[in-house]
Amino acid sequence: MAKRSETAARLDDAARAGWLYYVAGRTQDEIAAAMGISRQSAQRLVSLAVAERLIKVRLDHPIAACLELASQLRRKFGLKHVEVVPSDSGSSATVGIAEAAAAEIERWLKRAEPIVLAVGTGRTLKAAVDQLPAIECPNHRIVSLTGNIAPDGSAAYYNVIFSMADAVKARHYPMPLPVLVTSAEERELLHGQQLVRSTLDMSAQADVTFVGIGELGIDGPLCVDGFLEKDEMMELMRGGAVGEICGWIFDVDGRLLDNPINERVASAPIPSRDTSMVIGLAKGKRKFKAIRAAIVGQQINALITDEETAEFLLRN
Amino acid sequence: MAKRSETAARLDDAARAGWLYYVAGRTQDEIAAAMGISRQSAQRLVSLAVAERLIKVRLDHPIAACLELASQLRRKFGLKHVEVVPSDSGSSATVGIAEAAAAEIERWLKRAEPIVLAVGTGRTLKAAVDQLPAIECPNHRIVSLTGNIAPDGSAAYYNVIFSMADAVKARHYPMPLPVLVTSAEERELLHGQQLVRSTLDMSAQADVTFVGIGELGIDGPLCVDGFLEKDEMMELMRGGAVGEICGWIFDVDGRLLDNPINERVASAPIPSRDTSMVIGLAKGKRKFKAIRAAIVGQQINALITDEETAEFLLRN
DNA sequence: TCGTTTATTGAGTAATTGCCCATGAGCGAA
DNA sequence: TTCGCTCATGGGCAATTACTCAATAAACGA
Repeated sequence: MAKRSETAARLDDAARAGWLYYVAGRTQDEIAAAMGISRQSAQRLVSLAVAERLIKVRLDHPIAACLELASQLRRKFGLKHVEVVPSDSGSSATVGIAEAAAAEIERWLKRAEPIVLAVGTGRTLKAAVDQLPAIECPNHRIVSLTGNIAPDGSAAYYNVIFSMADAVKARHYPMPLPVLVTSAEERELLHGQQLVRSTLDMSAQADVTFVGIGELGIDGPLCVDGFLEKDEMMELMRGGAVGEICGWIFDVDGRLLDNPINERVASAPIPSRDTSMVIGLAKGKRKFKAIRAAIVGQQINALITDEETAEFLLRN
Repeated sequence: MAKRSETAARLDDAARAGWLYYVAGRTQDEIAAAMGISRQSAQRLVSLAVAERLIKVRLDHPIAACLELASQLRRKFGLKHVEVVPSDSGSSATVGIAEAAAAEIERWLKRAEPIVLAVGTGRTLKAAVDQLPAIECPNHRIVSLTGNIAPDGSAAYYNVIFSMADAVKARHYPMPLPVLVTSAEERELLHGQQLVRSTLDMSAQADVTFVGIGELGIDGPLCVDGFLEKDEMMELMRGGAVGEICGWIFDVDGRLLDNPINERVASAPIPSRDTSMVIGLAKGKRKFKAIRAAIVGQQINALITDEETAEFLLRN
């Protein structure tokens, strides 16, 4: 208990230091003097505030080039919504997209009328959810499309609904299932359970859905996270698979494949693109093919990506 | 026309640079390289983005609201220092303030150069002092503004300097006087004593002063602690009194009243607000008027309070 | 209780940033 | 064309910040 309150006190200090630094514009020296600590400690607190994501930065300006790309993408593929953020080749995979997606999630959650918001899985989505500020929206319901049990039986790390529950006060509905089950029959059985059934029904009514788009390959998330073995992956790719959303594997035209793996996917079906806004989050060269396939196959009807990817999609 | 689009293009670049700097976390050198400009130009763009408020920073922590309130109070009343702690309606009167005040006292006592720290009286101040850790600071002097003899002749409970002496190893100077004497003449006599004289002189040189702010009324500290009878209190309030600091009674404009009670107060005068940081500690609905009066009348020039009180002060 | 380990601190130092100023390009007026 | 003005530019430097490392303190386990 003492431990927790100490940590909390430290975060309090970090918040204070971060506020003084970023909002009040003081130097770390001044903060140190004001808080009665050394300059180094002040620096540490400021950087802690950033690391703990207490400090949220957002850019409030439509960059013309990005807007233009977004508009072209929307037209070319008939998408409902497109957001393009500046590319930054050097930085990690999720920078930019995560912030933009968090802002979009926030916009939905701030609506007055009750909505059902569905989330998939993936690193990008996790990063986006980590950017969310604390929001109270008891009217909304948040439902996970994918199971929260990893191959080794633990709770899956990238099951984002739990991270979301930390920040957002709303009713959350996780999916108490593994991501992949052993057979189509087992899936039927599990999906028949009352609790699972009602969660599946709710996900089908989602007003908006946020999903990551995964590429295939031995470096792709399905392999890295241990859902598939290398040889299974190779087999899939020989069968024409190029990407996945919530584990649902599709080919270069975005059609869900009729193969043994997809029969074992226990995730909810992606909500209808006619009634739900299904927003895909993805960027990067390795995902180009998967993103393109998801769009043309209408697995998604909205997209948040970066300039580089947007340009690729427009060229191809 | 060209002018407008040039400006827009510049803002666009600023937005891009600001994005790369704040969101992607790149250095200005890297931004310069990526955008094909000099580092100085990149710096200018980043600072333009800030100046044009394209970059919005926000702190996602409960402390943020408190800091914001503190900053507004400081500005509105020209205070030297304000600290606002989260309100917690459920808890007792001093929770939060006491911890914050203790931290502030500690900061002063940790200074290297010798200081004179003056303390008043009151439950809040007592609670704050009880929060102090053991500190050794032989260079500092701690002086009490108020007498340590209660109406019944015993040592007054809320004379905080003794509690302070338990925790803090420094030279302490209590005030060997009653809080109220029987007449102005007696006060003159007592204040003329060598020992009292030198303590009074020292208090006038205080670098920092911590005082509680008391409200009047038959439930207020002056009555509860037996310094004043109910009818004296009623008389005072009819005369416009709304609050007191160290027994010094002031009206709604924070002016010390010219009445028989104030003539009998044996406390040291509140140290000069020009040369001393005089920090008032108080919160709560019952004290609103007294706190406000103390601030506008410049009886204090710094404040530690809670959110609820801060909001009241900003509204009124 | 003692040794071991881990976390925290401040000093030192390298990296980064903010600011001033000289330079020169662009542009309008004489 | 030339002068004078404005303003963006980049060099240089001082201020500020980030990082490394060794010392110290605290926590932990035997």
